[in-house]
Amino acid sequence: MAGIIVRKFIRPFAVGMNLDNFSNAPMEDVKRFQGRILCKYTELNLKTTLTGGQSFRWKRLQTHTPEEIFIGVMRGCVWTLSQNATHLIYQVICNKSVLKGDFSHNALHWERILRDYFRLDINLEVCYAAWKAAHDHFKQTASYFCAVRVLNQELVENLISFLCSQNNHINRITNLVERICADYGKKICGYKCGDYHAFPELEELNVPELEKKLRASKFGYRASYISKAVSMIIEKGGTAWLENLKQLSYKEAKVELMTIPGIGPKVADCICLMSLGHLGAIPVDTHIYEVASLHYLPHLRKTKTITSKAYEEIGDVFRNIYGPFAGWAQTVIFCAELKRFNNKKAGKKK
DNA sequence: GGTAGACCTGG
DNA sequence: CAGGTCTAC
Repeated sequence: MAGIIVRKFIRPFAVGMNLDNFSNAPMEDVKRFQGRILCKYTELNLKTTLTGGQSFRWKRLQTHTPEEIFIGVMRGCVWTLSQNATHLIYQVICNKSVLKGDFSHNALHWERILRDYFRLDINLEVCYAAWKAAHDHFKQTASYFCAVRVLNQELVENLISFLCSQNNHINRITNLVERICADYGKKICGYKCGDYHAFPELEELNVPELEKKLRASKFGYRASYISKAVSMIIEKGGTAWLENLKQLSYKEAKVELMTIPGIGPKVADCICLMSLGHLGAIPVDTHIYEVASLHYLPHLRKTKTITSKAYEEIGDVFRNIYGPFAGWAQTVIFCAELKRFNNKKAGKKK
């Protein structure tokens, strides 16, 4: 029965979440639900999945217990998530004005959102077994990074977030995303000293002198990408145009995305993988390039930079080895490599 | 077609 | 230098 972790303290619901902590909004406009859905540790590693650099909106909640609770904003609501051996445990706080009146939901509704967000219809244990058999590198290193899932994220949020990601650390990306939400998104509720905001919709970002404002907020050269991207998407048809990308093939969607300023092959693949459901998309960044040149395509070792030819080659190799869910395998490999990388850095400091 | 350099900011 | 992209040779 390998993989099953026995915990001493199994709680039915997340602790540390006191409703009193949520204030700053008229009570009749804010509702809270809580519940749990069946989900084993082997199907979901909450920590790595939420804070491994896919989404920049989740934080570990500080509690007095060893239990890990994460808080974040997803689908316009504030969520707290934790897990035990058998269940994913949630609390959701929603705001009437943010959800635009669509406000009378039952547990089934919230469960459906969670299942969709974590794509729980995909059986990870089966995937891991196949990936281990497919390549020794996965078996030797990545397979120890258990149950990392690819989140199904909102399009606009994902697109803007990864425009911020270039040449940046996860920490600063998180700060920038937080900033854009606080400045342009609707407030959902307050929590202790901070407020939680939904990610702004496209129209909410369509303000005069957006670039100037973002530069003032320390977005650096990404400010012009974001502002140009927002205007261009609106010009092309806005949210409807974006949503329509879901109807296209992977290649077609990627080409369309890359017409937007600031979106190159890597960011386009992030969007394809995490928001368009193209689960074979392989975002090739510096870390994946490093892994690829070491374990998959040795001839890449002689060149330092990622050429577009090498980029294509790496994606194809991963898809050949890992199949239609290659993007998922890539994410596991990425998380393992990121950890290795950070450990190496920490070691150097001493 | 392929490769340097610039680009904002913060640690 | 950091989960890149764009521009100019």
